[in-house]
Amino acid sequence: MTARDRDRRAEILAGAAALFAEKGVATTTVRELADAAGILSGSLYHHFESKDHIVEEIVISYVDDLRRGYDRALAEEQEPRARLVNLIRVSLEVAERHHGATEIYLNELQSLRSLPRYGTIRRARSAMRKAWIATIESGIQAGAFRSDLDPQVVYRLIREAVWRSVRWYRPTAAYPVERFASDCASIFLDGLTTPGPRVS
Amino acid sequence: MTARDRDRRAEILAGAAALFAEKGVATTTVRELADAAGILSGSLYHHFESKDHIVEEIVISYVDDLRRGYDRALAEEQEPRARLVNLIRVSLEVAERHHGATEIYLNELQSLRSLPRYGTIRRARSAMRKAWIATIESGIQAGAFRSDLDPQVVYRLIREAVWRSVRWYRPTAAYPVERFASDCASIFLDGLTTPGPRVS
DNA sequence: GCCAACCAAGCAAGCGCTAGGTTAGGATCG
DNA sequence: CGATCCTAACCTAGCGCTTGCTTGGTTGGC
Repeated sequence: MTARDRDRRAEILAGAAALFAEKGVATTTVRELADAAGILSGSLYHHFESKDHIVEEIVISYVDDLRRGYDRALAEEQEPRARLVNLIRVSLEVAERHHGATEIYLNELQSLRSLPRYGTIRRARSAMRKAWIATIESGIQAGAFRSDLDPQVVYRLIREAVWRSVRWYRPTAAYPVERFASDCASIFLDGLTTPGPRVS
Repeated sequence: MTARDRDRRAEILAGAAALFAEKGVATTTVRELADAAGILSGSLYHHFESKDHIVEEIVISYVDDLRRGYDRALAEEQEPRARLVNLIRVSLEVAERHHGATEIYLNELQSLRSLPRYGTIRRARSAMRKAWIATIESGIQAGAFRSDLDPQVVYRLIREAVWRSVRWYRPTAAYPVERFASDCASIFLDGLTTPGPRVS
């Protein structure tokens, strides 16, 4: 595989990810993928086995990146609150690098089950879930987080709110990803209510 | 239109909503819709003009119901915190009544734009957005909610977290929708951090 | 006997994918 | 160093299938 070949593949994948994210995988045709790459549909099959293999490559590269980010985030931090902030920040950063893949993963996880290498996706998904749940549970045990809420419920609410932000949030100079991440973390950790004098 | 006819239509719509939610609109065929209703695909066209009209009817009945619920929720309550709780509760209750439609609306809002009566959907969507934003902004002005967060960001985070819960939450006797709604509200209003002595 | 509800059959368009031919550019060799 | 060959990259053309939808005919309850 030459450098030129790798570039071409990456180019096709980038265009495909954007199209899949915009119109959905099923409704995007191989002819549209080829158009985006400036070739004819048949020529796609010189680079990829099938349309499904293109989808697969996009999604797996995303979940692998995300899983590695979570591992690093948890390794360099022990304190529950800081860990949660890190998980949110990494989720947003990786979503930024894999913008199209994130939408595909969010919208069409169901249909990905039929892919040949779905096991890889499932394992990464499970590992990421564990990272969130472990962080929340250890926070509860350490007394930092409330114990009256189901960790599963908390995890799912945070995950959906954060990941789905790819639909409406894009980093800008005025509102960079670091500040958005800390805002998200602050809402979930401190709440929307005005901080005032409290007696426990 | 006889009562029997209305029943048959409702039956077809219910089956279609479930299928569309499960597999996506584009990947669900009219033959599958007909199978679910126990008839042949051609017979669908006695009840509906087209596949698109079926989708449209499902989604519009959902957003109309939701918009009416929001109007009622805001009319019977003035206090910002209670208003926010009401909006969350209504969203979950209507999502329960229109389970399939909620998923369609969440997953495929983009593709709904090509529908003939999309204007109706857009107007309802805009009215609902206003209900959320007005509630959050009035809470900030009344001093009940923090003023350091963008109301748009708060709105979108809450909306996504709450609406997407149709993917994983179903009401049970052990965890009814009222308690789930109050848990959601509590996370967003009070935060995950242990309530402790605070000095303003 | 009428008409709402359904069936039987199939059409045109679009789908993913394939087979075989063309081209350009680097490697090989006398 | 020019001729020859090879191969990656692409094109041309179209196959087999599924799709949403249509048409004309059938049926059974009022």
